This record gives sequence, structure tokens and C-alpha cells, in this order.
Amino acid sequence: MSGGVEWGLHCCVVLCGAGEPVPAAKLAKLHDVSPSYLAKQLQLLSKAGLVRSTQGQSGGYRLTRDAAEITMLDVVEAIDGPQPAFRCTEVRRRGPMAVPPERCATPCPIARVMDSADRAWRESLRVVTIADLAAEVDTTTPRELLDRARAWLSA
Amino acid sequence: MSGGVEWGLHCCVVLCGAGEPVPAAKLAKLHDVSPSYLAKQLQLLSKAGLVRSTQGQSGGYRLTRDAAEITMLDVVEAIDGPQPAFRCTEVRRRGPMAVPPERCATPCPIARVMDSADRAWRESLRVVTIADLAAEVDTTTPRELLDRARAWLSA
DNA sequence: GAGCGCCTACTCGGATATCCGCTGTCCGAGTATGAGTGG
DNA sequence: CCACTCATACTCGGACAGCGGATATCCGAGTAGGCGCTC
Repeated sequence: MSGGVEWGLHCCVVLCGAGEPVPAAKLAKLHDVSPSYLAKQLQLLSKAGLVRSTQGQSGGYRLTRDAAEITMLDVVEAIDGPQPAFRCTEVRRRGPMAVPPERCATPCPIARVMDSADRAWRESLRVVTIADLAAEVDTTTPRELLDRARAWLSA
Repeated sequence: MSGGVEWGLHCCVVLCGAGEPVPAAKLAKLHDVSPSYLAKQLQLLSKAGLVRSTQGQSGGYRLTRDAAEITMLDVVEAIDGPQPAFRCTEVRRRGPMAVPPERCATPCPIARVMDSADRAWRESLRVVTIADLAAEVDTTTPRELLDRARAWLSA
């Protein structure tokens, strides 16, 4: 999986806590990652409609809707793409013993199981929202650290 | 995911039905794929202990144990490796607002959810065996085609 | 005819090129801000 | 004092290189089977 997914998720959590637009450069510095590359991930989030960008001074990114309405799956699919990891190439229709297409009404059993596993994976990500992540961070991090981070973001 | 996973699974199903060792070249021709590259996947299966190779004339690959004792997850992990797709880089410990390591007793919430999803995915693959796949192929494919394939393999 | 040795052909195994996608970077388009100026 | 204009600096967005891993390939090591020779 693309490593940018992790960055995108962390950025969404940060944006959830920030009340004002946050520039990509500040998010990059906060996480100590490449600003240019993080910008690309944020653009993907923007194209997916999860975040909205504002240009000019005091501009930046902010969430388009409440964090409770954004799932981890939304972010993952925005950055990694919605296509499943496994793609059936219909091996059974090739070679000297190829199954004729009219006999392939039912999908390949292998593909079916793979799709089932993929759905289970996605479902696990769909039931967790950015708000859930932010809440867990809030409860497990000392308040002093959170306040410092808020102040640093606003500065 | 590596495309060779699909080939490896199909090969295991074929080996399940074949009573004698099958050479890699024959498996490749049957599926109409690159013999050299398929050989690499079979070597991975061999290293994982799922299949056993026999050299010399009338040699080839055969399963090391009953197909009911080999899960799809075994094959997937043998070829794609056992490491999860998502790897947490501990972003929270970096940057100006880094969380001190002693405060990181609990894993990053994002990583926890990702690991949970990964376990769900693997569990979906663990409950299906090669024997299950072979049984489904047997019931959904016309007997005449199956017999032709058997004969072609033995020839 | 039986046993032995060798030879051949076939098999796998690992080392070797090639290509595509993720990673990382840059510069141009667009806009909110703020100062400056005129009424 | 207010409103308008403009210059500025900051923002995002898309286009451009670099590298690692998956893809694809090849040749050498090793072995089972078969043939021929000898006894």
C-alpha cells in the first residue's frame, strides 16, 4: 500500500482538530515529511472531495464535512485508488484447456474469495471515522502536549 | 498485490487434482503464462514448504500435504510475503511536536485499525483451503472439460 | 539373461536484465491580504 | 474618514526526474531414467 496513506490519515486527524485552514507546508513540517510529496496526497484528498483548499494568505486545507462523516476507507480510497488489490486475469480462459466464455457465468472461485477478503478489509476501515481517531488521540495524549500542538498550528 | 499470487493459487488447485508430479513447464503452458516467471513462484511455494519438487525425468511439483490442510493464506503469504500491507512509520514521534517515546506505550490508533483490517483480510483467506477451491471447480465445470484437462496433464 | 556403468535428457534453482509505479521535486496559475492613494 | 486600486506574497495545482520492487529471462547444478556393454 502507498505510504502516503499514512500521511493523509494523520493530516485528516490534524485538520479535524484545527478550526482554521492549515497550509500544506505546515502539515509537512509538523510531521517532518517532504512538503512537495505531501502536497500531492492532499491534492488527491481534494479531488476526492474530502478536503477543500483555500488559496492566498491564511489559506490552506480544511475538511469539507464533519469528521464523523469521513471514514478511514474514504481516505484510503482517495489516495490508493478504489480498485481492489487482487485483479483476476481470468487464467481459466487461457491456454490449451481454456474454459469457453459461455461456461464462465460464475466468477472464478479464487477471485470470489479474494473479493470477499477485500470487502472484509474495506468494511473494517469503513466503520472507523476520522472523529473516532481524533477522540482516541485526545484521550491517550497528555493535554499539555495537545495544547502545545494547537498553539503551534495556529502560530 | 503481486500478480504471481493468482498463478500460484491456480497451480495449487491443479496439483491438488493431479496424482503425479507436474513439471513447471507444463503448468506454465496450461495457463499460458511465462514459464520462467512461474518457476520463480513455484520456488517460493517450495521454500515455504507447500510443494515439494522432484528432479530428473518424470519429475515436477506436488503438494506436500493434503489440499484440505493448505489455506489460501498459506499460498498468498508464501508468494507475497507475510508482512502486512500497511507499515506504521511512527509519524507521531517525528517533527517539532513529537510525542516522547515513553508516551507511546499504546500503538498509534491508525496502525491499530489498519492491523485489525489486515487480520480480517487474512482470516477471510485462512478459512478457505485449496481443497475447497478444487471442489468448487469440480462442481461448476462440465465433467468432459475436467477429463480432457486430466488427460492433457498426464500426456 | 542379469547386472553394472555410463550417458542423455529432463528437471529445478539461483543469478541476471528490464519495466512500471511509487517517491520526491519543481515551477507556474490563482487569490486573499494589506498598503497606498484619491475623493 | 472612507472607498477604490494595485502590488505583493502566499497558497494550491499540475508537470517533471529518480529509484525500488515486481516482471520476465537465462544458464548452470543435479538427478532419474534408459541404453549399451560386459560377464
